[in-house]
Amino acid sequence: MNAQTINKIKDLLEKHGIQPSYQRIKIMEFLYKNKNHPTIEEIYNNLSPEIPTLSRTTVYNTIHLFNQKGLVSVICIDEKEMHVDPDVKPHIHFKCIKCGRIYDIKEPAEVFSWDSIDGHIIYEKEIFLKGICKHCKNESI
Amino acid sequence: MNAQTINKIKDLLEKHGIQPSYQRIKIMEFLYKNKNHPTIEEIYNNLSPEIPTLSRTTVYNTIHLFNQKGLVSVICIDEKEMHVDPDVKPHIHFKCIKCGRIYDIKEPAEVFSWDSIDGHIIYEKEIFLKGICKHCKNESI
DNA sequence: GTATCTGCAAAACATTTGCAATTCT
DNA sequence: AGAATTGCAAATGTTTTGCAGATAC
Repeated sequence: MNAQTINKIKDLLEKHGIQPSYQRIKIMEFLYKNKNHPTIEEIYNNLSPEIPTLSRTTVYNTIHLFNQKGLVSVICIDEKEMHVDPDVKPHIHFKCIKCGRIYDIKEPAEVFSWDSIDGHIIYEKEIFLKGICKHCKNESI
Repeated sequence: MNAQTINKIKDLLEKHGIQPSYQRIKIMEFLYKNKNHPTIEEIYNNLSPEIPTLSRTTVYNTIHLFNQKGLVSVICIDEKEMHVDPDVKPHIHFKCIKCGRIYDIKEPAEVFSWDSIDGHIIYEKEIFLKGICKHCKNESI
């Protein structure tokens, strides 16, 4: 991994008022390299070999901080585990019920343009689709 | 509660291949009287006085069975607890981040008419909105 | 009389919390 | 030195599982 990437991430964090600690930089770097909506466990398992002292607590802390500062969004698409998405622009998520993969869908949805409905003020919008993805469809028996 | 209601629920359960046990009838009755997306805990707490032997396990078992048979849908709108919705027709949910209430939104969404996207087959569609509801908005300081 | 349903107790599991040790500036 | 960050260990809270007793057909 090159120094230029690290510096870009450092700048990004500082611009959002986040102290760029080693752990935070590595976690953000991992998110940008793995846009497959990893879970906390996946982030932890992947970075553990390189950062042997890393704890799950730090991953949780860091993701909460990133989420709070608007750097990532946390998606709770059923199941029990939360997934981390470095793309904070509103978009549709499709989850395959066979392989578990989560896909980003670029298709626009009018819901994303609403800022209120029935008198309620809208701050967050999520569209979750579930089914069989194009890969699993073709692998069927 | 009248015998007519019980019979309607019995018929409904039997029509879906579900043995109409006392617990199942009471849980379904509760769901039809309380359309506010109750949690397992709320169902359990409300029925416990009337059915002292009721266990959380039975509520879980029953809701999973109902869900499997298409009688209710289970919604996981962030947080940790699941909510039960006796309305299985696709519709938008709005959750107030202040009071926690979940509202059904009647507004149509084009997403609900899709049955595939980007080559993926869609079986389930969920739209979750979050913000401040019209009641909390007016109660603000 | 056999299959199904119920419910207790324990397990599983993701996430949070308290706090002490470490690391930055 | 002082403030922020890290990470261990324990707690929390929801859901699941194993199994024995009760109930229904």
